[in-house]
Amino acid sequence: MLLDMENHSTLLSLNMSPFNANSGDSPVANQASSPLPPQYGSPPISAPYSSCQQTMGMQHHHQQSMMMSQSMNSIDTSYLFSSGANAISGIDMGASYQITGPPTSLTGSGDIPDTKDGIEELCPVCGDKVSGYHYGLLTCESCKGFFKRTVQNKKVYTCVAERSCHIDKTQRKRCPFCRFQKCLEVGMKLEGECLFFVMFYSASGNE
DNA sequence: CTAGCCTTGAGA
DNA sequence: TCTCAAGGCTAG
Ligand SMILES: [Zn+2]
Ligand SMILES: [Zn+2]
Repeated sequence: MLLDMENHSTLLSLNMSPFNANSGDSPVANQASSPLPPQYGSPPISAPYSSCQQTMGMQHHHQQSMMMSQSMNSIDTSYLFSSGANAISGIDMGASYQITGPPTSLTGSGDIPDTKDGIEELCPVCGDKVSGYHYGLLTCESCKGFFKRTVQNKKVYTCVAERSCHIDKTQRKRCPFCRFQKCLEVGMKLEGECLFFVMFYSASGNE
C-alpha cells in the first residue's frame, strides 16, 4: 500500500522543503545560547563539526542515501509527513525497528504487557515510562512533547559530537539532535495524510 | 527548553 | 459515553 508512496515521498524529500523554503527561519540549534541551566553539558562549542545539522546520516542502508545527498546539510522535517509510509528520505523504518528492536515489544509482537516485566512500557527513545501512543508508537510524555515541539517549531538541532549520543532518561536533554534522530529512527512520524496530499499537490507544480 | 497535566476532537 | 492521541498550556 505504501509502494507508490515511496516515489512521491522521494520527490517530496528532494524538492520539497516546506520549512527551509522560508528564508526567515533558520532556527538552527540554540543550545549554547539558550537559557538552559548550566547543565553537565552545554558546551559553548562552536563546533568543528558544525556541519552536523539534523540529517539522518545513518550508516545503514545506502540505497536511499542518494536522495538525501543534497539535503545533507539541512533538516527536512518534510519526510515526517510521509503519511505513515516508510519511504522517508533518510530513515528506513524497516531497519529502524531493529535498532530498538526489542524482541518483545513494538509492532508485530505485542505491545500488550504480555511479559512479566514492564519492558514494553519503556520509551524506545529514552527508556522512560510510556504514556501511550504518540506519533506512531508508544513513547513517554517527554519524547512526545519533544517531538511535537521539534516538528511544530521546525527546530533544527546540531550535535556537538558525533551524532551518536546515547539517549536515556537522564541524558535526553543533553543532545536534542541525537534525541530527535532517535525519535525518527524508532519510527516517530506525523500522521499526515492530509499534509501528504497538500504537499503532493504543491509538488505537482500546483502552487 | 523540558515535561507533566489539561483540553479537545474523532472514532468506537 | 468512553477512549485515546494530538495539541495546548505553563511551572520549573
Ligand atoms: Zn522518551
Ligand atoms: Zn548528539
